[in-house]
Amino acid sequence: METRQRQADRTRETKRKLMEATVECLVERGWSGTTTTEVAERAGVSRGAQLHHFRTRGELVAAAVEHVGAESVEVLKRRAVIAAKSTHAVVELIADFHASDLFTAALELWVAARTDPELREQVLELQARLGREVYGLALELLDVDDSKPGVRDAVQATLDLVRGLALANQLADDAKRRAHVVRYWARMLEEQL
Amino acid sequence: METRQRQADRTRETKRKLMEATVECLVERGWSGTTTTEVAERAGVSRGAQLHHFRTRGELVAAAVEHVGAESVEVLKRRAVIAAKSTHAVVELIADFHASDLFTAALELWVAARTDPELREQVLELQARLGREVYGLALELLDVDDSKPGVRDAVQATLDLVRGLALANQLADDAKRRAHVVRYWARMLEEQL
DNA sequence: AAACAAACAGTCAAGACTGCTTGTAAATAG
DNA sequence: CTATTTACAAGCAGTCTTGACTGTTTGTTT
Repeated sequence: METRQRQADRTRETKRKLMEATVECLVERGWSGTTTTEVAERAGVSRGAQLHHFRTRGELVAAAVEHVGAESVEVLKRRAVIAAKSTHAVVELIADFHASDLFTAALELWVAARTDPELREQVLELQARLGREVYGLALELLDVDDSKPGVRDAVQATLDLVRGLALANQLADDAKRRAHVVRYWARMLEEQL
Repeated sequence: METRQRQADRTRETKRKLMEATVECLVERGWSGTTTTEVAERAGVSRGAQLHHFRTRGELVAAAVEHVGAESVEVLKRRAVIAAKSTHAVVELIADFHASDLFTAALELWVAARTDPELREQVLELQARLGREVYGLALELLDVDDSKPGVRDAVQATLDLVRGLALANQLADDAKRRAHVVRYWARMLEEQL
């Protein structure tokens, strides 16, 4: 049982390295720059080993998508624990989260998935799951109730807003403007909820 | 003098066909699917002719960026003329505009530009110009004044929001939810301005 | 009309990327 | 302890893409 574990661990570790290298590559080089060769090199894994674990590029990326998703949720939850409880702090937390590398990787996937049928399914499913999770977390953090009319729209609009802000932050550093809009939005939201 | 014009027209027409094919290809196949060969075929232009007008892929895409930009502004202005004047109608107009193919093409460029230094410059400049234009148009349509405090933030938040909504609309049809959020925000905005 | 320039067509070589195949060492089963 | 399976390494073949090169047609100037 001990020995069997060793091989399983080795597999898991190799896969993890490959998936993380994929995400890293996505952030640094973008979708088309994320080649199997490049990923293998970054992961410190031979092409053969890579192909052994992920037979196609699609399979590798799909796995990386899952990886991103799981990691995203975990990171957000971890940050939420230590967040201050003012509306502004919560909105800021969510906005900053969407301005991270994780969002950048997700955006690359998102855009690539639009024209790649294989990916599309994967990403749609992931998005639905992740979206629900973030929505629920936002409700919790803002300490509001879904059932009250208007709350749903307000929270959804907030999430759409931060995504828009994150988009604007991709090419140039937009932190200052973002902070401004976040402050404005938090005020609006506070008197709404 | 007439004949000279004819050749100039031919050049302009060929270039236009190539640029429009590029945008079309961007929407249908995405960034990495937009190859020079594919574009030439779609435009009904030979590889030689294409290469004559745009020496590199980068040059072609840069030109297409300009094309998208100019067309975007024009389309938005044209639509604005016939728009109803309620806050809701204006927000809807801007939101719908961002849900169009033009935005999709721009998004592909936007994301690709993040990891492509050559493109990055082009797109940054375009974005600045286009952003200002849309901002000004929004002010005009909403019939509000920039100088009044709060207005600037409100309009910027609106634009960020519609970009976020547009993003969500890329993979799946999100029109229904979008309409809902738009209505909500229009109400909020109205009492703000 | 002759010389020159521009627009365009078609082909080709170099490089890159993906996935397949062959070879080796380690791990697990019997 | 042997047989078999699994993890991994390395190289290779096919395809795709880009940009260069050569030749032809069309337009312009003098």
